[in-house]
Amino acid sequence: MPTGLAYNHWSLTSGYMLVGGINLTSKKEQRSEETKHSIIAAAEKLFSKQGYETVTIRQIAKEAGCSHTTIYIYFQDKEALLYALSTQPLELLKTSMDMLSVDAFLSSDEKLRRLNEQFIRFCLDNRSMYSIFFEAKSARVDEFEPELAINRIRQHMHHIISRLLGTYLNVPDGDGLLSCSRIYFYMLRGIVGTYTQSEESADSIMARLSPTFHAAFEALLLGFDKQLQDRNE
Amino acid sequence: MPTGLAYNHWSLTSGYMLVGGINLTSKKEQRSEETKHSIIAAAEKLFSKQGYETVTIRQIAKEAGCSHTTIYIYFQDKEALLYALSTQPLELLKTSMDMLSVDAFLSSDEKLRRLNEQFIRFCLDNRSMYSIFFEAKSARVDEFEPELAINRIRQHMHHIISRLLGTYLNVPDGDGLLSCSRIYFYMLRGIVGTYTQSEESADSIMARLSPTFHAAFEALLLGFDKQLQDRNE
Amino acid sequence: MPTGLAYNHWSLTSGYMLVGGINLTSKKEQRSEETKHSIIAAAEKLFSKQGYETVTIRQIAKEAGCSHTTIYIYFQDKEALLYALSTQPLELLKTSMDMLSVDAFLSSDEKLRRLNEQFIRFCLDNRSMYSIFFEAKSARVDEFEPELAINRIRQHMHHIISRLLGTYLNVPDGDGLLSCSRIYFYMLRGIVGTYTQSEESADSIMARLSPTFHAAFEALLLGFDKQLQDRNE
Amino acid sequence: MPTGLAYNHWSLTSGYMLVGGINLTSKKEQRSEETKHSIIAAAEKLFSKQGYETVTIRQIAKEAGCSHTTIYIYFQDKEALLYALSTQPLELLKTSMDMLSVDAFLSSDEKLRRLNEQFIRFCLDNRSMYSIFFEAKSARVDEFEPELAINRIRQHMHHIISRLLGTYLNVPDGDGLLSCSRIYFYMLRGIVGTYTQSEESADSIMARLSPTFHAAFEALLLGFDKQLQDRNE
DNA sequence: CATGAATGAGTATTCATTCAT
DNA sequence: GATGAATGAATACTCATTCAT
Repeated sequence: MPTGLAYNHWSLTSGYMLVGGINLTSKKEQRSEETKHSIIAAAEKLFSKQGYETVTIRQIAKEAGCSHTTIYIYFQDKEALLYALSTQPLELLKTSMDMLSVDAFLSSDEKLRRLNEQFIRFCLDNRSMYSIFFEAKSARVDEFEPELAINRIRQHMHHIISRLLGTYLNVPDGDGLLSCSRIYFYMLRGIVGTYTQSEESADSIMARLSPTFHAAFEALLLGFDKQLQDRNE
Repeated sequence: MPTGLAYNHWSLTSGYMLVGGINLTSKKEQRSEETKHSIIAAAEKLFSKQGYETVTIRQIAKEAGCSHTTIYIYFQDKEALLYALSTQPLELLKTSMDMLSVDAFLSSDEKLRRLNEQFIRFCLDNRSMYSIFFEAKSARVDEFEPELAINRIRQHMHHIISRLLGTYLNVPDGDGLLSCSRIYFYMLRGIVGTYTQSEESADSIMARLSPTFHAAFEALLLGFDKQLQDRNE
Repeated sequence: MPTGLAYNHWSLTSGYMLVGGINLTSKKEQRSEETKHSIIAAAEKLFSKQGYETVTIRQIAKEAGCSHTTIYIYFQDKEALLYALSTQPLELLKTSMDMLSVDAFLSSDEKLRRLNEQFIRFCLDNRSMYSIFFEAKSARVDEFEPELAINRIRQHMHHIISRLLGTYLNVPDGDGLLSCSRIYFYMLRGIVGTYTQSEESADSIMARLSPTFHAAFEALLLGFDKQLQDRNE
Repeated sequence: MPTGLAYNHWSLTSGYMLVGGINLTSKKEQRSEETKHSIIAAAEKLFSKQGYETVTIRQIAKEAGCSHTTIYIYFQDKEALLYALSTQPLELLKTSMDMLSVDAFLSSDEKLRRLNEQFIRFCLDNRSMYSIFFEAKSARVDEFEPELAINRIRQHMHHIISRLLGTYLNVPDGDGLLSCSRIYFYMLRGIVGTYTQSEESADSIMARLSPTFHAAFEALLLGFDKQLQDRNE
């Protein structure tokens, strides 16, 4: 079951360059795009592996096969690069989650199941996302506009999960539901955090462990159910 | 409420130096120990607050009230200090978990409950532990001796949890149990990861959220139970 | 009020391109000239405002409305631009001073008065000139041709002033006159140096302080006179 | 006629280290002082020659014969070095001028004469002072405390000169006097600016030109006198 | 044992300049 | 002629670490 997320954001952005099969971009522009792409790819890779702080601009440049100064042609500074990296994937994730959450043909537990998978895959595909999403690295995160992308989606996701859980468990908003969605988030974070740092490919991880992930959330849902029953008796 | 862990390991370690009331250490040695102690205490405090990377040797020295060069008398480098710092707490944690796991008067679910709490508190009290324990920071981790301490205890903990879960769920070793203990670990990691980076004090977090943490593991155990029942029917 | 200097040298230089009403320059050449002009204008503006060092090539390009690489088509490097900028104004200043000095209808003190004003205005209008004129910025000044323009005019100006002072004071060439013209130069430099770095506009400065400037030189001349009288008594 | 200023501020500061002929400083401290001194000397030399902005920390380090990082042991940053350089000499100058201005045995024109010479020598001995004193290089100058040293003394000097001129010319405070003291300052600045950038030694300059400097101010004073007489007639 | 002095390698960032088109 | 892409050298500043005492 594909998650349907276009994780490689370039496949999308490059789209406008092709009009009726005719490539309107000059060679220059194309090379420029390639360079930018390679910088993004390099940064993505390194941020994921080592974390934002410890990666140096020069490392990124080396990995991208360009001079470190070139990076500054495309991105104002290191932080801008981080946010350029994260904004689009996050928006895509959000869109995808929104679409999922309003799907009329799916039950709420099916929705949760897919949401889990989507989110896990997303984090494994964009491993630098983990620190951005969960660890809110830099000061800017709490001060400027880019933060919004992250915070907005984080809260949005909490909201969606909370709503789906409420529907599934058939409980109204309140402390009980808040607690459940918090726990649900712990699990997501625990899973993603565990594998985000491994060298294993996303595909391999999913192939090997998606039943475990599935079981994890199933257990949680069953557990929540049981807790509610016990409380009501 | 038995966290039972003596986090200040010096209170313990200094003990052996007194044998039958006779102080075997010279004054010099004592002062030396004090210096080492103050360095460790300072590093512990700062690493916990700011994280390993951002703390500087000079900061530690200042906090410890000695020259930065003195630190190199006792520890080969900054990383060695980190590991010196972590080894003992980890051993204490291990000991404590071991004692817990063999306690004849506790049920396995009570043991799990206490283990959760112990571990969470431990990580919140030693926040630099999180990255050491879960993220295996530096290359050294995979190369030198200190790694052992961490890996040993990590595996050991898996083992204990696995055993306790097996007893509690009444299932033999095997894939099912492995999956359950993995999931259990995800939850631990998710919780610890979430709060390890916050500014809130361990006490405050525990006061505010320990019921949630408790509910999380309870839900899991209930869920595991249900999954087993369903599978057997 | 005859400052009489055409600071915009392009109004003059473009003149020669029209011979007998026939435009000998092609459209291309014309556009090229325009670009060059806009670069010079931009550089002039920015150097005057911010000083040579802090202005960047890209700033100039932006101000000139062209690419930064274009600048290198017209000028070998940033310094060459500075000298290209300064040579012509300096020549104009020289010409203007020459014309003034040979004017048959003006008394020598009137000539000095106008010369002061011309020179002060010139420096305030071309503030980057100050450092070029008085401080002989770069090594190149002592190595290449452009220096000549500056040194030549500097000496020329000394010469003119010396001559005018000699006439005015009615003394022959010699140490006394040299000393007087040096002192005269100190005053010029002191005035120009004081205001060349201020943000105030040339017009505003002149409006506010030209009586002071006038008084300064008047005092000097009166003082020189008195000194000579005293010496002769 | 010695100006009485201890331009080498080290001769003063080192004073306290000798108590009754016994050198209380350890070798370490001594070497430290030497290093600091060499850094100051190097910075002084280079700032004077090239100006603050264009001198690099590494240049200073090279000139001082130490690593560039050593500079940061003694001075917080480049700017701190500039101010460390300037504060003491400025204070000494101020003290010296104050003492001069209250001297009961000197006439006001004699005071002015000595003040000129003192100030000129001071600027020639501390050539980086010129830009600090007259050009107020960095932003900090207008924002933070160090500025005070410079502004305070600048204004103080204006004040002293104004007062002495008022006494000498026998005119009350007012526009006339303001104009005169401004002009007086132009001359000071012109002289100092002219020779501050030359390679010639202060001694040589003074030997060669102090009569000219003297003549310059004498001419000004005579001129001011004459202007006042003319105005009163 | 302890320390102040000193340093080399490294950080993000900027800028004048060149190259390929 | 004109330009966007790319770069090497340089900038101030930091930090873990070593050396001499």
